[in-house]
Amino acid sequence: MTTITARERLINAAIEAFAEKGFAGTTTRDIASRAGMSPAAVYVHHDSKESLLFTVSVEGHRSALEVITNAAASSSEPIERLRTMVYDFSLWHADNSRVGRIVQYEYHALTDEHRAEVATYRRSIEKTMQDALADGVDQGVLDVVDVPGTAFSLLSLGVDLVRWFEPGGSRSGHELASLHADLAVRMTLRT
Amino acid sequence: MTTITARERLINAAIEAFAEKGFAGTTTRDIASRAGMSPAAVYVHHDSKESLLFTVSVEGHRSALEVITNAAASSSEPIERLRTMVYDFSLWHADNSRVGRIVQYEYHALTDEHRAEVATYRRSIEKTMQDALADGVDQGVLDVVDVPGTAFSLLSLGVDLVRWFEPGGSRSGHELASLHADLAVRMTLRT
DNA sequence: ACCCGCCCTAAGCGCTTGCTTAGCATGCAA
DNA sequence: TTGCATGCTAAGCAAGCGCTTAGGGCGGGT
Repeated sequence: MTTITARERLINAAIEAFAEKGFAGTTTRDIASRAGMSPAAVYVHHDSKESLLFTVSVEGHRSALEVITNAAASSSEPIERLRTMVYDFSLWHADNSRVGRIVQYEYHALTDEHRAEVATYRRSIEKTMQDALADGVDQGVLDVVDVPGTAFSLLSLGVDLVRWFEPGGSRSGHELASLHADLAVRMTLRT
Repeated sequence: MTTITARERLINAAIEAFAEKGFAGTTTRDIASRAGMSPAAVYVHHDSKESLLFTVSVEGHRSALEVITNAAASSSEPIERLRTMVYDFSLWHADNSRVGRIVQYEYHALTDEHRAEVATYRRSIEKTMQDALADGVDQGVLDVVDVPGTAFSLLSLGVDLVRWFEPGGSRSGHELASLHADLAVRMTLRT
């Protein structure tokens, strides 16, 4: 049996609130009441509103990086690997659209130090995709003129899901991930 | 000689502020001081902070719709037309990244009535892209399995630019628009 | 019975928020 | 000179903000 601590309840409340109203639009009183606590309880378990955001952002970045890293290691065959990377990255953004929205849209609300720390995760994600494309070109399977630009565009497909995706909508995360994976192959396959 | 009215100066100040700090993170005092006026001056020319956002959002949506509509009418040859549509739509988002950020990320901050009004522009943009793909399929030039999903993905490439694009960065808007146009053709061309 | 340590809250502090009110300066018509 | 509309500001109001302080309630060890 897993016990959810008060600290974790506050983090989950912050995820809901930040995703719904943005960091600046969320009050600490809102977070506390979503967690069923008084306003002061926030400060028993967390240093500040911004440190709550940082906690959510770091864990979100770490999780997304883990997903794409595992996908990159799943195969050395360029097409199958690319398909898995795009599929898993897009699916992650659909399955975690609230955390993803905070990761992407509240990045600027972090302090300079915290933003710099989180930026290392972002560079790793981009590099993982670039390396997969470059290796596919080296193997003679893919044809990619602009590797950094194409890598960024493939990631954009997944990232942009968090702008509008809602669970229970007309399209499932798996459908969208599958579409993105198909498009990714067409964008890069040597003909 | 064009004269910039006080009302327009406030709108330009609001664009800067909303793009930089978000709607909730912007104060009316900040808008006023960027326009070189006292806090009360905002309310001489505009009803409320939200009505300023609505003004910016409507004009931004209208402009983006105009760009993609003109591009759709520029040719009846599917490939050339698709290339122009994706190019112009992405270039608009690069050239207007601050307004674009407000259009995309502050959509939820509008009142229900204002959001509904702006939603009609969004549907028109999506429909314009879908119609262009469907016509290309009918003409036997394009091969698109999922027309709505692919249309959305093509628009996502442009929209996602506003998340990170800054004028004067390492890549110009034209370079990125050109990349997106190339990728769009590869995604949809019949082989 | 007693006390300690852990969680939590009631109350509130100093400040900022969106917006209003009352009034002043300027320019133009008569 | 007078009258008046226009375009702006100084001052401030009620409400809400992030965060702090002081202390209450309660379970477990002795």
